[in-house]
Amino acid sequence: MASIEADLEDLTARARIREAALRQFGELGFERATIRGIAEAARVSSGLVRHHFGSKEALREACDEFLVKLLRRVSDATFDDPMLTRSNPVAMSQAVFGPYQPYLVRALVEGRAEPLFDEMVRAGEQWLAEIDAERADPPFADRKARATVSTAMALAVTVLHRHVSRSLGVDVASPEGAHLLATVILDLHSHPALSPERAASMREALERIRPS
Amino acid sequence: MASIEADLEDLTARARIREAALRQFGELGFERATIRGIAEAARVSSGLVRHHFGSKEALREACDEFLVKLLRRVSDATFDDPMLTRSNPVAMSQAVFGPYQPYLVRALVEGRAEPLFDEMVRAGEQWLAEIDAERADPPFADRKARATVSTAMALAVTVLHRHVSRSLGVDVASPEGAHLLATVILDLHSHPALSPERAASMREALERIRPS
DNA sequence: ACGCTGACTACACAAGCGTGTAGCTTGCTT
DNA sequence: AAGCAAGCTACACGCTTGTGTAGTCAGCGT
Repeated sequence: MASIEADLEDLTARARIREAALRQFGELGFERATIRGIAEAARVSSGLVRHHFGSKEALREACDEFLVKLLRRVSDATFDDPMLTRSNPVAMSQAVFGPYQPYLVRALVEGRAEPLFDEMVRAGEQWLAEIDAERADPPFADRKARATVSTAMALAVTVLHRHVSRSLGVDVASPEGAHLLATVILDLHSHPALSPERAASMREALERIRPS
Repeated sequence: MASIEADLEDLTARARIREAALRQFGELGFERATIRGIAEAARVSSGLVRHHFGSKEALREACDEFLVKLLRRVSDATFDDPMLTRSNPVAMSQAVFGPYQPYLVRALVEGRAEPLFDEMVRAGEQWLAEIDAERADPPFADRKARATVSTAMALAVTVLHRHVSRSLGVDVASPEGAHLLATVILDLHSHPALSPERAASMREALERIRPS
């Protein structure tokens, strides 16, 4: 996977602006980032930003679109290569998100980047299909609903990385943090928090107060 | 639990400003919200906002502080009353967050509201302690680390509520959505995604590439 | 050689922002 | 009765912002 951040120098001005915007939007947020600041980071005039992208909002849309395309390509590539996903999924997802992680986190929290989330749900459905095959009792909710919640949970650590890193005492972006995180997730995913009996009784209580 | 949003009318001006700020910061975000807008919503002059809170940033800090105190009180109250937590934890957490949910989500994502997150971790540790008692094999990560990640995952649906609601096809804030969500979470928490053998082999692979 | 198109810059503008200041009212203290 | 602190308002300042306009320059097809 070629480092995309490497030498911004030989990119076209348009690409440099987009990269700068991705970084500034990610670090500062959309409102605190300024066109002048982005232009400066890309070493162009502020007018050129407008010339290429029209407006600040359109620039963000171009960033979204670029990332969705990029991530679709990356996910297609990694889907064929199961070796990668085996080793350390946590570290891998960080590698995939790459330098755009702050931007993506903001986009996701604001409800944007729908294709990214939806694609993760789809991948989750396939993952669940395998598990369901060896499952005795029938699930109580359809597969897509379970994949949706699983996806949100999978993104939780990335979205709340500041709190998680602070509480863990180690940056989850560091190798040590990624390792610890993977260990924890492995443990959580292999040990149900609820026994079948407990779950049954709670489900019963839940049905008793069912709305609809 | 008395509805706090009910009649803003008879609150002091200072409290009205704080409530308005909480809502505007939550709906629009800190930067897009304006002192003038908050003042208008609180039906006071913009100068009074400054008079009471000093600056926009100080106003936010006052909001944070207020919420942390409020939630500590609420959590203490619900801790004694196990009946509530039994019924529908999802609906309950929404009730606890109350009208401040958008504000809290933003605060959490930005890494603020540390006391709130930390308290949830502590509650998670107690929860895990009970589970660990009836657990055969020893956990591979300490309890706090597992509680931290669990907390993040528990917050995931709230933080990413837009995507979750969209993907689920029903608003998670609605009674139907909360019911569906509770069902899904119950299912996920009572059915491990990884078999013990699978987990063991993955842990082995993980140790083989251990950093440090 | 001409001209045109697109990359690119410099500069100006209007609006909205947070903040500062001066002053008015109200109610309690002495 | 006087005074004074506190709640509250009106208004203006200066800055930054996104955007608009005019113009320069290089490359290229004809």
